[in-house]
Amino acid sequence: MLQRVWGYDDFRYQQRRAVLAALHGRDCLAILPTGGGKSLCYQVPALLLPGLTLVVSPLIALMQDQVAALRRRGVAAAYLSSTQSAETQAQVRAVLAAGRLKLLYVAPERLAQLASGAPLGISLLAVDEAHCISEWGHDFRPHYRTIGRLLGALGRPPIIALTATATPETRTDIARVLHLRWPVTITTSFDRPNLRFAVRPFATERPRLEALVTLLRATRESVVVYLPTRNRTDGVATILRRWGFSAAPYHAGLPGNERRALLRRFMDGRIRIIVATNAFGMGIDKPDVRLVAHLGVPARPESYYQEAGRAGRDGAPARCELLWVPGDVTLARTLSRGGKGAAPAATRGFSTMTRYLTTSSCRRRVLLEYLGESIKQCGGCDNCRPQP
DNA sequence: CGCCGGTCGCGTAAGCGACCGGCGGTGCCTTACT
Repeated sequence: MLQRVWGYDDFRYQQRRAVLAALHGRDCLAILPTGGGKSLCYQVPALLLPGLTLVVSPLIALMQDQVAALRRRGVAAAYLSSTQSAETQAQVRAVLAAGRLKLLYVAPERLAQLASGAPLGISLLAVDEAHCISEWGHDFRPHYRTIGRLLGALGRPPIIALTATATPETRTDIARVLHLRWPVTITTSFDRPNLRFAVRPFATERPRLEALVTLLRATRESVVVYLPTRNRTDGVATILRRWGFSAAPYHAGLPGNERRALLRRFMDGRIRIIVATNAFGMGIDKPDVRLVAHLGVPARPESYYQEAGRAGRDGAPARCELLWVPGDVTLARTLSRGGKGAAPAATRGFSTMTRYLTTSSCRRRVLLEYLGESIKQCGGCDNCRPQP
């Protein structure tokens, strides 16, 4: 199967364990790095099992990419989303009802609707990007926390939950919300030895921007600059362009077609520097990002690690720089407390984040210990090995 | 923290500054109106 459909000779990492768990009807929680072949863990069983594999995915863009890739390989896959015309949705439902689909991708918001219809003969439920249950489920996308209640109506198939980043608390939370039963748990190291972590404090905005410009001049390849608000992405992108850099702002306030065009131009190198809010990220896998610079403090270490981790996907050395001013910390505290129903781990997250800023010991260790991993040796950070 | 938008007062027409309160960042899904 693997050879015929995907052209691979063997599984990588712990994919094999995840595939076997699904085939044996076991629940599974798989924590695999980006690029570690997460999707194969449910796509291979989907083709071997009878019936349908239902995939819960957070973004329509991800569903489209996955479905397109599967169809190129001749797999009967489809997605349902609000971007489709009524006709297209009806077509998908017809193929689904006829039992001719192997994989169906949907957003969690659509699950209740599917669960209330005719039985679908689901033999596997895959929850992709399962950290969304903890990170988005509390206030932003509450349907993520209702998946467990719908399992009965979906026929309680075996479940596989997949993510690249999850603290021990998040893993427990995922297992609880999805009602996982004695799940096969697969964990791999989060450590990315080719990433060099550094933090630089500034008293005011002006020297911080000058430091950013110095960093950008020292880099020839692609760069992501993260900022906490949409407004500031516009401002910083404008300033950088005035300095002669190829830079563009990216945030969720831009029209969808413009965002897609920006992404294409960043991916093929026509834009070198993307200046973004946290809207930029999930599903983007550009191998040659050499620098991820934060001008501001993310509310939680896992957000920071996800964002910074978009550097150096190709395995070559890359830098993660956090440039902060005192005001960032107060803002991060305010935002991490959140309004009603904020994520429970917010306090530990914020305090670890401030420790990351101010520690004089290994920064990599601070991040990885928060994620539940102890490391023997630092692959490089500004405290363990000074910057050249 | 720092920005933005709404309201108030001024003082008689239209618009400006001062002040206050709320929010900042992620995306699915509706469904009734233009």
